[in-house]
Amino acid sequence: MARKSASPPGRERILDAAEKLFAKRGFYGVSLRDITQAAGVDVALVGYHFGGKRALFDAVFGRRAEVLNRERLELLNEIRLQARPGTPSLEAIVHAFTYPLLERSARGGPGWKSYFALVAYVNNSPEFGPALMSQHFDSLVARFIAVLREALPDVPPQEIYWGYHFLTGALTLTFAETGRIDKLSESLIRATDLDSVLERLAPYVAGGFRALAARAAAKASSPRAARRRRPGKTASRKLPAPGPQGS
Amino acid sequence: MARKSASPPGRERILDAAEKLFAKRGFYGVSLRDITQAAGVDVALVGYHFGGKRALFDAVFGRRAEVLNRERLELLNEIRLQARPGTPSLEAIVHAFTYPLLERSARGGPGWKSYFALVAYVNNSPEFGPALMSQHFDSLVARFIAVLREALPDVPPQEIYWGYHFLTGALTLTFAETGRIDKLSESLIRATDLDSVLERLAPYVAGGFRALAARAAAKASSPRAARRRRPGKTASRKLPAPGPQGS
DNA sequence: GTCTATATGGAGATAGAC
DNA sequence: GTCTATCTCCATATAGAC
Repeated sequence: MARKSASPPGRERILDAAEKLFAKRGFYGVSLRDITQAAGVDVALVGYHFGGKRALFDAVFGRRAEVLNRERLELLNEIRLQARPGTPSLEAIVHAFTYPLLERSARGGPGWKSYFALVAYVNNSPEFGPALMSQHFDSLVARFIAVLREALPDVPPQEIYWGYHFLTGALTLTFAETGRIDKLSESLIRATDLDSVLERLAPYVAGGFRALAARAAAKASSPRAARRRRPGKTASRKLPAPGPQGS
Repeated sequence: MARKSASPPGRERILDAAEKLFAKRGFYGVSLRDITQAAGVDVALVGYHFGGKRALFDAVFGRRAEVLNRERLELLNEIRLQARPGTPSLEAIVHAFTYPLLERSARGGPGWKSYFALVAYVNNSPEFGPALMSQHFDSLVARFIAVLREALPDVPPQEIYWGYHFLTGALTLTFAETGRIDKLSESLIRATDLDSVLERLAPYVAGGFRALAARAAAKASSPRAARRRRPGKTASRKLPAPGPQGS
C-alpha cells in the first residue's frame, strides 16, 4: 500500500496545484506557468504527463470523481437495505446523495475543498458542464433518480428531473463558497458552514419534491383550471417596456 | 424616445458582443480582440469607452441589473398590496422574485439570454461573485428576505437565509442552460424550457422553506434529541479511507 | 469617436540534452 | 522524468493621427 512516502512525484504535484488554481479562477484564468510554478516543477512537464492544458483540466476533474461515486453508491445501497421492504425516505435519499460531498468538502482537506469549488465552476459552465459532468457523474445520478422514482411512484418523471436540477444547483453554489451569503446575512450564516447545509439541504429538497408531487397530482385531477391556479394574478403579467434591447 | 434608429453606436455594440462572449466563456476565456471583432469595431475603442477589460466586464454586468431590480420591486409591492391585510404566500413571493428574470430569459431576446448565463457564471465565481452580486442585487434581495420573514414570523432568520441561498443556486444553474439535464433525462425535459421552471420553482422553494420551518420548530421544542433525529443512521457515518490526499 | 501602429509582456507547445 | 531553450502567437494597453 505504501509507496515511497516522500513528497509526491511531479505528476501529482501538478494535479494538486492545478486543482487549486482552476478552482479559483477557472480554466482560462490560469496559465500553465502559474500551475507549474506553484507545483515547483517545470512547465514542460505538463506536456509530458498530460499532453496539454485541456487534458490536464480533465485529469484534475476526473481524479476524485470515482472515489466519490463509489462512496455515494455504497451509501445509497445501504439505505435501500435499511428501508426494506419499503423505500427510503426522500430525506434519506438526498442525504445519501449529498453527504459524501459535503463531508469531504468540510473535512477532507484543502484539496477536496478546491475540487468541489471546481465542480461548481464546471456545473455552471456552458462550455465544460455538459461534457464533464455527464461523463463523470451521470451514471451515478441516474441510479439516484431511479430510487427517487421508486419513492415517488405516482409522480411523473419530469418532476423528478426538475427536482434534481434544482438540487444540483443549490448544492454546487454551496460548493463555490463565494461568501456572498455571509455579507447578505450580516454574518448570521456563513458559506463555509457546511454542517448547517448538511442539516438543511435534505429536508429542503424533500419538501420541494413533495410540493412538485402535489402540484402534478392537482394538475392531473383538474387539468382545465390548472393554468390559472398557481401563483395568482401575477402569473401571466405582461412586462413593461424592454430596457437594453435584446439583440 | 427614438434616437438615430440606425445601428447602435460603438459603445453599445461592444457591450452586446462582450455580453455574449463573456457569458459563453467567462472573463478570461475571451479577449478584447474577440469582442471587438464580433462587434465590428477597433480594439482601441474599449480603452476609450470603458478604460479596460475589467471595467468593460463590470459595465456589462451592471447594464441590465437596474432594469430588473425595478421590475422585481414593483412586483413585490404589488403582491403585498394584494395580500393585505395579510402577507403574500411563499409561492407568490418566490414567484415575484423569479418571474421577471425567467420571463426575460425566455422571451427577452438573445441579449437577455446571454446576460442571465453571465449571472450564472458570476454567482458561482469565488473571484467575481461576492463583489458583483452584492453590489447589484443585494439591496433588492434584502427586501425580499424581509417579506419572507414577515410571511414566516416564527422561523429563525438563519433558516430564511439558507432557503434563499438554495433558491439562488437553483435559479442560476437554470440560467446557465448547460443542457446537462436534457441528456440526463433523455430529453424528457429541456434546460431551455423556462416556462416549466417558472411553474415549478416557486412551489419547490416554498416547500423547501416550509420544511426548514418545520425542522426549526421541531428542534426548538426538543433540542436534546434534535441531533439524532433527522436522517437516521447515516447522519454521522464515518467515511472510508481518503482517496487522493487532501493536501 | 474611431482607427493605425506599436510597445511590452505572457501564452501554450515542443525539440532535445541530461 | 525532468529541465533548458526557443518557436510562434496572442494578450492588454496606449500614443497619436484623422
